[in-house]
Amino acid sequence: MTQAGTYNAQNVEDKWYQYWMEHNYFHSEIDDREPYTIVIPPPNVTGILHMGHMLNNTIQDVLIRRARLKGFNACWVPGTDHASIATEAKVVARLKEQGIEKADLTREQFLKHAWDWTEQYGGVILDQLKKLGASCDWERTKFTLDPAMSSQVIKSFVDLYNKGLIYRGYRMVNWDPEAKTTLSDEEVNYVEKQGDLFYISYKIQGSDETLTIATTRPETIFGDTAICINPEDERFAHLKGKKAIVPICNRVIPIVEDAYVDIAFGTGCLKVTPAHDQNDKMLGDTHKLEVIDIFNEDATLNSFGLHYQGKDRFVVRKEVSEELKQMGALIKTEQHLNKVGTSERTKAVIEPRLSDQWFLKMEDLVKPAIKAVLEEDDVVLHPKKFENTYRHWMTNIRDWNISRQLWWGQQIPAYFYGDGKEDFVVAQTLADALVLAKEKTGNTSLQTKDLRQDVDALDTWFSSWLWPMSVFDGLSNPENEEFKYYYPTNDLVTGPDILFFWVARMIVAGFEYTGKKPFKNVYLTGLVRDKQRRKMSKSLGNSPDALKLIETYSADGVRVGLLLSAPAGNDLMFDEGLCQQGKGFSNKIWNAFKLTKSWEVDAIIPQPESSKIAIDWYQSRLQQTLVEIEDHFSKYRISDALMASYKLVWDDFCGWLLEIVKPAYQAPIDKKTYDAIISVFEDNLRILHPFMPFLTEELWHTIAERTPQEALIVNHWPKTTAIDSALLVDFDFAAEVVSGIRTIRKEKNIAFKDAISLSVLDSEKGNTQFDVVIKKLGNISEMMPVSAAVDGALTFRVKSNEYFIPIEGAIDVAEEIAKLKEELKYTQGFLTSVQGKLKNQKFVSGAPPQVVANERKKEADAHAKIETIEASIKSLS
RNA sequence: GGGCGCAUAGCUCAGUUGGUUCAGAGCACUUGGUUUACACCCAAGGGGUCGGGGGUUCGAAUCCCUCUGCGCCCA
Repeated sequence: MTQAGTYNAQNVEDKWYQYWMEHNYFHSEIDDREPYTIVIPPPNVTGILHMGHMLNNTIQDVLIRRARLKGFNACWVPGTDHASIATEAKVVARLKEQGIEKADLTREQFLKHAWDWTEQYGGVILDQLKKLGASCDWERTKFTLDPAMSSQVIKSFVDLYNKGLIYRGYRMVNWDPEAKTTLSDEEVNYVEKQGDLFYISYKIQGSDETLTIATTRPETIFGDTAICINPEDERFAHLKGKKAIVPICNRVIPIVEDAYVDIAFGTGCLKVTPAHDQNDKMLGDTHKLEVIDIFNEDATLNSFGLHYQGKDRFVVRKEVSEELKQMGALIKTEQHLNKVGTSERTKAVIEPRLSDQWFLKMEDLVKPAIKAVLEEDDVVLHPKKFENTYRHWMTNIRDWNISRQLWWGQQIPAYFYGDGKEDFVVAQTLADALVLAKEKTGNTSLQTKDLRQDVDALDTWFSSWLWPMSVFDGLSNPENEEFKYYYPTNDLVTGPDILFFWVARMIVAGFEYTGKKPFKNVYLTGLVRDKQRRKMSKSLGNSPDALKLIETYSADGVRVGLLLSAPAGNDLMFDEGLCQQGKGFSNKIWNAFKLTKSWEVDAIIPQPESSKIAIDWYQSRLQQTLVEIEDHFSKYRISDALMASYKLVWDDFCGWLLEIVKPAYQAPIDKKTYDAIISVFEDNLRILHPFMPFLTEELWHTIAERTPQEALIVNHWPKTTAIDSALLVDFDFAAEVVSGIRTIRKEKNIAFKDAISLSVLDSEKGNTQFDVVIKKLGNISEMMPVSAAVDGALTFRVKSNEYFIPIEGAIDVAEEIAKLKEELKYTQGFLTSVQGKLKNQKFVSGAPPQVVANERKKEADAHAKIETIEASIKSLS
């Protein structure tokens, strides 16, 4: 239901988005203007819009729209990524519902299903962004698996391989047994879990003696290849050089010594399973231990698990501990809290696993990226505090495992021609590979069918780290005009949770391939949390439906709501009330417009003095706010920029200016004032447009008939003019007087419609040009200067000026005196503290002259005020 | 366990190199208001020993130390 006086956003928003699209304002082509470019952090192609996206993309849209208004050639490139693990997991799950196992499909068949899925759900999120008002250049939409994008990924793999930066290594990796793939360290979450610490005794070979180890993973005893003790540990000195026997499998293993063992933890004896623990692997390497892998890829035990073969690791943990107990080898168990690595995607417990993987050497690659951010400010992180985090990661960088045991993604362009570890070549295409393979082997009879491409795919980040370049075809064709024009991009807006995954790597790739940064500024937003500070998540169900919010509060309202609560780099405690506030703001502006439209304009009547001075003041106020806004934007303090605009329009424009120029009921307004109001209203809309694009465009076209070229979206930012700061100061003084009058009216229950007279004891001798404004807003019948206190009147003071409002009937003298005495006491106290400072020789000589002068001014002002108050008290007594 | 960061009004946060405007903003709260743009409004108001303690200084929310409580990253 639309009520009079309420702004109805729904139709308006759809209408203008369509209008913008029709006139192609979002599209950017090379021209002679300076470019301003943003590439979107590509969301998961099958994802849906959540609060994080809304915040993120609202900020990007604000930046892009402002750049457009400021005359830049603004280009915002949208797109999605293929999110290999998440998407493949979804596809596998759907196939399972249909009774199809991934293992029963060929790669091609599986990929067909994945593409079907992508086509069905893909891009939904981009349509949702349109609802939010995102002014992306949709003609440039990219997907990380587009052929042109993929070929750049493959090209860079080949290139880095040829530079000797990519290598194949047998390493311990984080294995997700559910997804059956490797995860990077960053994709592993450590969660605290209550587990057991098992104390197990091992026999010493050739004696009746035993030793006891403590372990959280008894099922891994099948992979034990040593017992390790600390060489300093007196308790076990006699065991040096002896051998132990692993229970159940009865393997004889050496007892080795290493300072790594913590004497205080458990029993001081450590069982070593090099195939299944990172630290044990290290011990294994040092002591040249045998490596026994006891797991299948789904974390069931293999034949080394003997009678447990084929059973899951957690089942085996239970059963082995039971068997050990039966045979008397389990001494005891203790409760033990430890951190367990789990998969970010599948939540499965990570199994450390040794396997062949592809790695990218990072040590040299990161050097320019470290320099650019930490030494040269070539790339600037906002807020700055993230530099420490960045430094820590970049200086402790490890090689990047870029292979994933998945099909959904770019297949690794390594082609094997034999069974040896080094029997492969790396090439862009199969044909190229054949040539290389012939060269490498000297076997000219090799054919393409003799080559087997590596079955694994590349990490999704290995696509998206090229994003700012690849969207402009910068790797395939580095000399193309668009790449040269739009790259490096200007700003990147993303969450701090992917500072390493993505941002840092893009900087690395940028320098490696272009010698230039990929973007100038990185604005890291906070994470969106609920009021209880919990992260928004599907499982908690605490994430509001984004589209529903837009429906309820309008896109403008949601944008404002999100931004109001999003100071740079701080997490955002989301509360629907904020959207309500945003919607309320839309309504306020809408009504301000309605008011101006309701006025009848009279070209003959002269402009009232109060209107003239108020408009002059507002123009200065607006200019002052522009400076503030500029400063906030330069520091990426978007919420502060919005708040400054909000206060300008709500308080200064609606609260003061409109009230001052408002004609009497049903009286016309003079043309001069009307035109000026419309003109400043237009400036308001220009300032607000980036935050509230729909409402502002609607009003812009309601104010006047505009051609498509004159649309607000492609209009210009307000022009800068001089600020009359004296006017601003004088106005503030007048506003205080008005406020004083209102207070008295409220305290004494004097209705506004009853005009009152005001006498002024003017000690300030300030400018009186705003007296007309005071008269109008205070409903003052006459304003009279007096040279002495007025008896029998209500009073208030602004600085050292005193104001008197005579009223009918008796005033409560005692109450007035009490009030004055209160004020006097405060002022005297203030004076004492100021004089205290001034009496202090060290202060007078030590502090800057400016500060001392200020204190002297405070002293003088206080003296003047005290005199005024004392005079009043005297006149009342 | 190591590193980084935070603690200011009921809530979310500003507070630039210690010194005008230093104790602020928005929301929330209290009180009053049908002055026809807006009750999604207007006006007035209350509210903080700037986490505790110590120090440097003429002067500390701001610098140093320490304690407490939180957050993030890494192992």
